[in-house]
Amino acid sequence: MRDVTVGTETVLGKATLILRSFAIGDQALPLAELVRRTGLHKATVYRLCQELVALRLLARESSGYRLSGGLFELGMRASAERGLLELAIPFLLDLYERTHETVHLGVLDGAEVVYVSKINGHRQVRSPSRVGGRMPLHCTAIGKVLLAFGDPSLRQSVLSKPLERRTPHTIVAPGSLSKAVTAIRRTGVAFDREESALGITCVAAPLVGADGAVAAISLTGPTGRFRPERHVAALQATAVALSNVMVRRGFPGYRGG
Amino acid sequence: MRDVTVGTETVLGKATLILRSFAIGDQALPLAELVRRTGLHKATVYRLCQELVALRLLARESSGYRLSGGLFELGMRASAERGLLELAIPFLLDLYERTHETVHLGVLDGAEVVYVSKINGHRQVRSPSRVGGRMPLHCTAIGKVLLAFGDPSLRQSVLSKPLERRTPHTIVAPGSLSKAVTAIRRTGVAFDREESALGITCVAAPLVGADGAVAAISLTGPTGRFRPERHVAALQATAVALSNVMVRRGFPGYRGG
DNA sequence: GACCTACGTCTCGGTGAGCGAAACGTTCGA
DNA sequence: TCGAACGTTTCGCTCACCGAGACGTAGGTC
Repeated sequence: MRDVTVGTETVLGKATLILRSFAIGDQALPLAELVRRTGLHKATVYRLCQELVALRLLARESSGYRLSGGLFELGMRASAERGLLELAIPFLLDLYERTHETVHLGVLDGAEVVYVSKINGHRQVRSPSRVGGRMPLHCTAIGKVLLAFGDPSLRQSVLSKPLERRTPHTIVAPGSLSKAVTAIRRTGVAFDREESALGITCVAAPLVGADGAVAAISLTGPTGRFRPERHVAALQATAVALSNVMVRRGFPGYRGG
Repeated sequence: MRDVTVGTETVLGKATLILRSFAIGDQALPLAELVRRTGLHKATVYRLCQELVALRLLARESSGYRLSGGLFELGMRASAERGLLELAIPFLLDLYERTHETVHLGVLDGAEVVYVSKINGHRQVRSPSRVGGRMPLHCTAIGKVLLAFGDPSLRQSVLSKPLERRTPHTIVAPGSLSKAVTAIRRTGVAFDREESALGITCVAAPLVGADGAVAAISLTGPTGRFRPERHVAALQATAVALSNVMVRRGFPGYRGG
């Protein structure tokens, strides 16, 4: 399902390839499926899976293998994400209580958004975002904020490649996007009006740590009911308060990778 | 800092050993520290770290290595934890809004609690729990619930070993714990009155999935102000509602490992 | 300045862990 | 009854991995 270009010739490379071949919604995958996705030899995948199970990185199920709790534990020790998350949670809760809309916290990694937290109530908004998941920069509110307040070289590299059209509303003209980004830099707020998924509207504001823009928070709702303009004040207030704490604590700043 | 007994003779074993040698609060660890913690040869750790960086499982910092965002992404795909988490979040939020106290969601893994979620406001409760972290069963509210509603063999094995004393209030007499567990089974609620950490009080209730008790939720607060008895009703109501949803969705059930 | 220690990096020859072709038993559905 | 797909196991070859050791540097002590 994914092709990794680095080091498939080493054991470690093969093992990570297997682990990463699990998509975000997957439950248990049978051996043959892993063979298909990774392109590795059947015996190799079999042997490695055995070992990964012994190491508690995979778990055996009747229908195949799944990523195990050991990986969850390990992942939650990644310091950059965890530090930001622990700092942010009380603020995200504030925002949720004031609005009762879905709250996201996202960071930049490479040229994509990675969602670090998602807080939502019972009202189901069928948004494609998931914690630990990725989305493009140009069609999400958080992404556009990161684009606007991030490194200029990033802006250039994103604008130089063709932009993927996700919905009829996705901004794919580099000129329009560039203009939008400039406006976002001025206003400090970005919108996503069904640009990443139909029926979904978002607003986002930047979080500025001790060393520049590092992350963003957003509110998400269904296009009909959800009025993003109404929540701009609360969103920005939260973003500013959280940014202050980040700076005060000398937050090291989120660095992708 | 930790000794893993499996497969240190394979590359994969060594790599996981390195990754797991990061404790939960660690930022960046220098090479020498990793050598010390793992007991591996300097050149080996060096080589493996190089490769782990290339695979985006570690990140290079001026002061050493840290667990990278790639691990966070991977960890969030662990299906059992993620499935439970996504289902539970709206309910945990309800509970937080009603009480404004710290909410935990924990599951059983081996003979310990693993925290899957922690929701807290600005009021800092200096509790030792962290998402992805572990605590013993016998001295935490969630742990005692899991003990009470979990497999009888687990109960026996925990009671047969000497119980670690964490505070003067920790129940270390097997007889007393056994009695407490019986009471918990009857009442459906467990308390932790400064048994795991001084100044910390908790209440917990079980989550029962399609195939038996699989998890527990709890409320935590500072001993002085926090009155656990006042929140029992809200806690249990939330637990029941969430359990119902778990059963209705045929929640596969959390299985450790 | 001279000495020492600790650290990160790199080299190199020996060897055993890992490789993949192939065979095997089983369970499906055709 | 046949065939296809799957999980499992064997086996001999070979190359990726190992660890002793050397090297340059930084920092601390006398």
